[in-house]
Amino acid sequence: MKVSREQAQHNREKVVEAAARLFRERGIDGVGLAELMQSVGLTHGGFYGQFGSKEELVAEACNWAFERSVAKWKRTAQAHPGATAHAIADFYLAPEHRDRPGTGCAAAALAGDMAREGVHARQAFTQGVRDLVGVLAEDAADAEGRREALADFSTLVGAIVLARAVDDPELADDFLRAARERL
Amino acid sequence: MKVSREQAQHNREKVVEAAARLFRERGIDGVGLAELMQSVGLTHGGFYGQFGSKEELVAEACNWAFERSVAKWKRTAQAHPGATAHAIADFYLAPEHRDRPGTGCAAAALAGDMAREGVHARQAFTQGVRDLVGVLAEDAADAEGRREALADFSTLVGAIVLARAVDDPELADDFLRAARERL
DNA sequence: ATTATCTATAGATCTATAGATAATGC
DNA sequence: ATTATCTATAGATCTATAGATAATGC
Repeated sequence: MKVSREQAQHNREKVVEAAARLFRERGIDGVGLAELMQSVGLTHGGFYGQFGSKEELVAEACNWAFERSVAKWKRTAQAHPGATAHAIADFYLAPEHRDRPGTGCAAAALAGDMAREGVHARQAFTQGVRDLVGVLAEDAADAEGRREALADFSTLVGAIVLARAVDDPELADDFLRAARERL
Repeated sequence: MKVSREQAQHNREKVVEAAARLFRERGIDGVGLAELMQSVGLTHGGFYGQFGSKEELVAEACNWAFERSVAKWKRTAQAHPGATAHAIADFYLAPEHRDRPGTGCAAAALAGDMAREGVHARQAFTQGVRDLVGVLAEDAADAEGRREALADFSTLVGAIVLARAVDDPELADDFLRAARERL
């Protein structure tokens, strides 16, 4: 039953990774710890050997998901200097992103849930949002550049959240297209 | 125990009204039927005499909340012809709206939950979104006017959703201000 | 000896249903 | 007689904990 420390650490990371995907796909309340642990081949009793509570895992999964997004956004920013927002919008506002929340932006997938989470999870979420906005602002030191980044970020998140929520694929596409043209 | 038909109808409306508030405040999964019924002075067993399922109530509460928003948006549009988006942004992106989701925009409060709801609830949500976008478009018959309305709506919803999700009141205010300046 | 994981369970939810009750509406 | 609402409960969750087990790490 027991495994090596190395394997235990690996298992822990797999739990965080699975949580990051499942929470984004089905919401935080939509994923039980039993199912989560089973998805990585463990039993639910083992959860509390690795994490203090579900909320602690939410915070870790949040960090994990945002780190990936931030890395992708930074690569995009470096590849398109001066046109960062436009380049990010190209993949962010795509139907593929809308249809795959599990591997997509945590800000869009979890914002609704976060308003009702505990302080640890919200702090992790807030830091992730800050980091993404920072990439959008492209090291702009002026207040105007930051305001533009905040407004751009609102448009990105709003469009994808609405595109996922509405029942009509055409209306969903319209939201993505309209937001892309604005950016 | 039994009440008049008139009173029963009145009770039903009170349930829908309470649901519209509680779902927006705490999320759909965050409100149990027992607590909901208790909040209007009834017991949970009586719920199924009035509604076929929780999802049916979600759809009705959605309609109820959107109708109120649409009426408010239309009044604003009539009072500010030619500057509708700006006038709506003035109250929509205010801290009071951010801090009172229970009486605020259903699109912003429920978008995250809606992606995982059943077809009836999502159809009600989609119609509400359509109606609000229609007010923003100000009877614009051209495609460009509708695209502007869709992008404006994305910015409005994204800003308020993010302002509610982040843990830092200053960052939350910044989102509201940045989006207001854009509109 | 330590510990990562297991099985089992406590206690608190949740939605939905069954059958009883008592007041309305005929 | 009808029916709006009640009490009670079924059955399925959920998070968290207790104690057992068996392999690692000393």
